[in-house]
Amino acid sequence: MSRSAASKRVPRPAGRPAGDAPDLRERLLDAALRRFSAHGIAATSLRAIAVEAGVNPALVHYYFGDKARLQAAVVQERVLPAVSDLREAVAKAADVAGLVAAFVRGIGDVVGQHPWFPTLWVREVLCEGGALRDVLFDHIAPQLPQLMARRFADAQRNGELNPDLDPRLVVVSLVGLTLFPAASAPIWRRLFDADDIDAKLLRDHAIALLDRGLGVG
Amino acid sequence: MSRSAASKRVPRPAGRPAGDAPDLRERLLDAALRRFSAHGIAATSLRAIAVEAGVNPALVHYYFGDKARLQAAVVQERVLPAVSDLREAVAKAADVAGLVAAFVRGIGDVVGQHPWFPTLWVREVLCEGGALRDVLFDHIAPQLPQLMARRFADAQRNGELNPDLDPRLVVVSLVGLTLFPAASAPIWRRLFDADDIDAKLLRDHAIALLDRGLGVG
Amino acid sequence: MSRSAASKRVPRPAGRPAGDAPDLRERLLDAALRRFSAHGIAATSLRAIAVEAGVNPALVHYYFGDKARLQAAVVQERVLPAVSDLREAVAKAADVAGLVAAFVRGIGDVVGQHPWFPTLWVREVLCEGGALRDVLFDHIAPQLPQLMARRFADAQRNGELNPDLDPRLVVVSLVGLTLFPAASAPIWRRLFDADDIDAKLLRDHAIALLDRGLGVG
Amino acid sequence: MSRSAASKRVPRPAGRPAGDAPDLRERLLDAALRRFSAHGIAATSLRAIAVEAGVNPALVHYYFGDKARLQAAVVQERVLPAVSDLREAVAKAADVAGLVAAFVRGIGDVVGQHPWFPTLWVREVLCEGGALRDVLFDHIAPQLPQLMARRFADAQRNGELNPDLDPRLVVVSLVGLTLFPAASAPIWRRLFDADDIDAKLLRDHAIALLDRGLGVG
DNA sequence: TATGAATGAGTCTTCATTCAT
DNA sequence: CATGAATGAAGACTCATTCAT
Repeated sequence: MSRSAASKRVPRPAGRPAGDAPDLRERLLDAALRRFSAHGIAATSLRAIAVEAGVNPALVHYYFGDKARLQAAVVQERVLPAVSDLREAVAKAADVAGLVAAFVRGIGDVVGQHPWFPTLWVREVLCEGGALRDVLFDHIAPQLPQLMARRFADAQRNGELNPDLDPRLVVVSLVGLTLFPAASAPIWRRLFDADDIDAKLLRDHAIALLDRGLGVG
Repeated sequence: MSRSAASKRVPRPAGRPAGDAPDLRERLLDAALRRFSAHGIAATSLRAIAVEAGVNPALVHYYFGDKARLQAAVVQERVLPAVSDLREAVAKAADVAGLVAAFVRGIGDVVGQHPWFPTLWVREVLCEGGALRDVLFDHIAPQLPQLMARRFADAQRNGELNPDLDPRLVVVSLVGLTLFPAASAPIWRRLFDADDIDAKLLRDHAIALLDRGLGVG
Repeated sequence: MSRSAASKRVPRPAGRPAGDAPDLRERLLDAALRRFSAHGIAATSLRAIAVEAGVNPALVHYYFGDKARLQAAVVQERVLPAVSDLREAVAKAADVAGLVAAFVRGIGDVVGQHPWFPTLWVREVLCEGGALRDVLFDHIAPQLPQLMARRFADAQRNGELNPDLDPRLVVVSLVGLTLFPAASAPIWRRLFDADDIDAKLLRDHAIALLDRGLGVG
Repeated sequence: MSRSAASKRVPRPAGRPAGDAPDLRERLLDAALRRFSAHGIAATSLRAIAVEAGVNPALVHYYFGDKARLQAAVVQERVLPAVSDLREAVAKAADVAGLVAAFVRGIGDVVGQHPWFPTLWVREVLCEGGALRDVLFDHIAPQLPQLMARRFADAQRNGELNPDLDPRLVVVSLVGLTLFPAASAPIWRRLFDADDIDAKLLRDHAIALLDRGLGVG
């Protein structure tokens, strides 16, 4: 699939003064994210991104040089910043309920601001064989999921968490009740004729289920 | 020049005596499923499937005629049968707890028997832009997810289900706590160094979380 | 997997200054015509055209996008212009003898300027199953052959044409005595060792035969 | 196009008793001729012939071994016999008028019995690059066309033929007024809405035109 | 005698990538 | 900065051909 990512100059039109019209590079990243999210990274050709952005296919090369480097740019400049907001929100949380609430709201915020995020993350990071799998291990791992798992483990020792649960799986469950529903929203919206379910309802549902489900009762 | 659009024969080496070595068609379907699951349908070339099965790429055409028809065969002969087991298990359930247990166990069984299932389903059916999205609407929809949603709605009216939850989202949550964890298992196993978490533990965790989370308590 | 059926751009290197080397697009059309004429359209692969033009097979796609569109370009930019010269010559003719002479000379001129024309026309337009059959009906029909048939019919009513002849078949006969001999020239030249028969002799023969043959005597 | 015609056994199901149902070999030749005539030899795959005959593609190989040898069989067993009838008819003719009449009628008979003949002959023998071009030189040449040309030359010396004509081109003209109209009949029938023109009318037209056209007047 | 299975080569087409301008 | 031109590699698919049965 991916060609050899030989070293090469990556022209950076850096000199733009702030306040300029959104530059081409940004538009290309936006276009790439829309296609990556809607069709999957593997199924997205550079040509398709160029068409989406309304530019010449060679331009994508000119800016990013390579599909691999375009992906890297997308990750660095779009995906990781989106995750970092979430991380900050979660880091502040004190107890289990706060952590859950922070995560659920945090995901809600990320999804609200970056509609491409949930599908991209679920398909390309969390599913086996995803193109961005390494992002999780290389950039996110210890700071977010493992931090959360430790928090839940601590809480469980303190009797704040249902002892029948596995703290690590609680993290997985959180994702399965927030990011996964967001990623599959177009499907279940159509399936259940559920256009009435908005972000708030989704959030409340997750919190309601989790608050009881995790609690020591 | 003129391509005769004659109807394609789908050679079915039907006459094989039972007990024979697994026939080539089956091996091709297996190979296709492995690649589809591990790399995504869009990223899987017929060549890759052929190599995986140890045969000539033209043979895939000989058996299935077409990438679209190969996909259709995979769906008809592998994916739908896997789902139908689940449907039967769920149909028998009486109350909410029974339904939840049946679904969780059913998913567990499917995953146990068909390791390719969760990743394939999450990526290609549930995520937007998946290649098998239509399978859900064309073959599964009313019988499984909508049946379950109705059951939960009934249960909620009878006071058996937390009134803060949305019955439709409960279905989504069930998937998010069973199929999604299974699909992302390789990731979180590596992330949390969690090779100790086996199918049973996973199931118990899901049931523990759901039993409390859904209950009117 | 998903083929974006985006409209194909047809790169037209229009900005070339006049007097430049014949541009590549023209060279490709020339190469296509040579192969189409010499081997038949159905037997001509894009690869063969590319080789004939001394370029990469993918370039043919770059310029024409498609075998069908290459064919269409050949028709629009080469075949129809060739026919239109003939049409103009014929339109000016006054009486039967003039019409015959104009047609015979017209065909002679077309063949002289476009050596590929007769074989291509006979094989791909006039023979059943030819690849360009529709060209006749879509672009030529009423203006040339049917016009001529009407002229002959009128002449016959005026006693200028042998009443034993069918005006429509006279048109066919004209083609059979001009274009067909030109298309089969390589064969009968070799067969009869007839390199001495040049365009002029051919024309005079046809006119001699027709002038008497059509005349009312 | 044509592969190497390496030597190979050609199984001949020779033992069939006369009076049997038309044997498979004959049906295959028929099917081949229909496709060859309707779509051109180059555009006809063995698969298409097999489909046309309602048999397995491998069977065509079994009987003829090779596309080249299938072609050879078609020529030997179908095309040459058709021409030989014509040759005999022509050989008997005495004077110019008799020769012309015999040829015109002979072609008419051949076309009547073998509808595939004219298109096949015009496209594959007479047009440059035709697949059967060599047949003319290898099997027909001296006995039919050159014989006719000699006869016309003799006649011209005797004052029986318009001295402005070329005897060799008279042969070409004969073909252009008989076989060519027959080969292009589907086209001009549709073009001129000429379903009323039958074989007899066609023949009479050709003879009328030729008798006057060739005459010394 | 006949055929299903299997394959290598070839065709059309798309894609990522390079280069000159 | 940006793009049109050009190409090699790969993908889907077809075809002639072989072989075991």
